[in-house]
Order: sequence, then C-alpha cells, then structure tokens
Amino acid sequence: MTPTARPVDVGSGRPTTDLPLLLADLHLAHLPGDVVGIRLDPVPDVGWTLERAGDLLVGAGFVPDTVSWWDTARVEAVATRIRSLPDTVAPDIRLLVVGLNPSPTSSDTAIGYCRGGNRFWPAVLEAGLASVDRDPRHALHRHGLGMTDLVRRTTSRADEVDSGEYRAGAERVERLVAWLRPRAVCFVGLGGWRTVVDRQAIAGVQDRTFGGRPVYLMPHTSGLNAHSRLTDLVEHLREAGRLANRG
DNA sequence: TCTTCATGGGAACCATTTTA
DNA sequence: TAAAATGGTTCCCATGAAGA
Repeated sequence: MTPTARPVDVGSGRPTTDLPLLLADLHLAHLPGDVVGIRLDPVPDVGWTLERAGDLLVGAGFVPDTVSWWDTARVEAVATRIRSLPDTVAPDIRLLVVGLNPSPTSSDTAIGYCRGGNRFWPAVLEAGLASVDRDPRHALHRHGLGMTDLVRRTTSRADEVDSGEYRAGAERVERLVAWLRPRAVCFVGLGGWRTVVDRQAIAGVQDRTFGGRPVYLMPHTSGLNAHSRLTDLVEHLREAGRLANRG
C-alpha cells in the first residue's frame, strides 16, 4: 500500500506531548481509507521510541502500516486513516476518561459520547467536570478532562469488539497513562475493565492502579444502559473527580 | 400537496444474574 | 471461565393527524 501524497510533517520543534492533538488534527483532515505518509519530528525526549510513535498513531485513529526511524530523532510512518475518534489528551490531565470504543456517531462527529441519548455530557456538566456541552478540547484545556478509548475501531455495538482487542488496547492506554500521568483514570463501562483487569470488579475506586495512576470504574453512560440513571452517573463522575483531586 | 409533529412497536443495548 | 438469559430504557422508523 502506498501513501496518496508526500509525507506530512507533524510536530516539528514541538514537544512529543503535543503530538496527540496534532495527529488528531491530521486525522480530521483526511477521510476513512486514506493512506497517509507521516513524518513525526518532535523535540525528542527520553521516552521517544517507535513504540510510542505507533501508539500515538493508533490513538489518533490511524492503523500504522510501517513505522521506522527516518534519522536519529524523526520517525517516518505510513498509516491508514480509519473511521475512528482520536484521543483528546495532553500533559497535565486531571482526569482521563477511558471508553470502550467509538460509536459511528462519535467517529463521524469527532466528539465522544456525542449521540443524543448518551448521558455522558449531561452528567459531566452536572458533575462540574466540564462547562461546555460536547466540546472535548474545551474540556481538556479548561478542565483537564482527557478522553480516549480502549479500542479505536468504530462499531455500532460494544459486543462486536473481542477480548483480544480490549487487551491490546488496554496495553496501549496503560502506556499512555504512564507517559502523561493524569491525576486519575476513569473507565466508562464495566465490561472493558472486567475483560482486561478484574472480572469481579464493581463500580467505584479500584484496588489496583493503571499505568501507576488511581482508577475509578463507572457504568456505561449509553442511554441503552437501563441500569444506570443520570443521577447515578453524575455521582460516579463526581467521585472520579474527587479521586483526581486526591491524586 | 407538503411539512411538521406525535405516537407506537420492534430492535438494540448493556449490566446483572444464572447456567454450563 | 465463558456463554446464555433477563430486564428495562432508549433509539429508529413507519404511520397518521393536523396545519400551512
């Protein structure tokens, strides 16, 4: 497979921690199926490796075909833009929200939990973790609320994702957490955490950490989850926020 | 005739419980 | 440990009524 144009330079002279949002912008500038040549040219730091470069591409909604060193600091990759939702992450995150995988609506709008019946944004606003509805970047920059998913592949149903995909995705997200060190991590959806970490887990603060950071587990916010009311979800998010304040 | 709105039924969804 | 069954809310679409 060959890229459609000459490589796009991303992050020249910028810290590696700027790459997630820069790659998200690149994702939004392309269509699903586009094969893109990408040259990552940040100011290298001690953790700048091919694995991290690959993780960043995956997190931004690309499937890397090749990832290699262009020279001693720059990474060149060829990647396919998939129908997905890029990570909204940066340094100094207060609370990183980890979902299961993007819904078609979220991928098409580039806004996580965007679907009308999803209670995520109403609950986040009510809990005081964000102040602008359905604006992930405002939530990130103003409130330190980051967002990612275990699996980047878009499906209309969470049960279309198998356990192997969850585990592989969890390894990537754990590396992301260890790198960016948010004050706390909030897993949305019991199934993902139970698949990859603790089958017996219940909602609340978890015994074990994830990437070295404390974890709060809460039920899925989809309107199709009949077991959780909006008031319950608000309280879960407030608890997650309190955990982040202690972190 | 066209548009808007309300309604109803079936399908979809996910956490929990039960069963194998 | 995994798969199947369950329960109840929400979504989606078709249909019909009302108004312009």
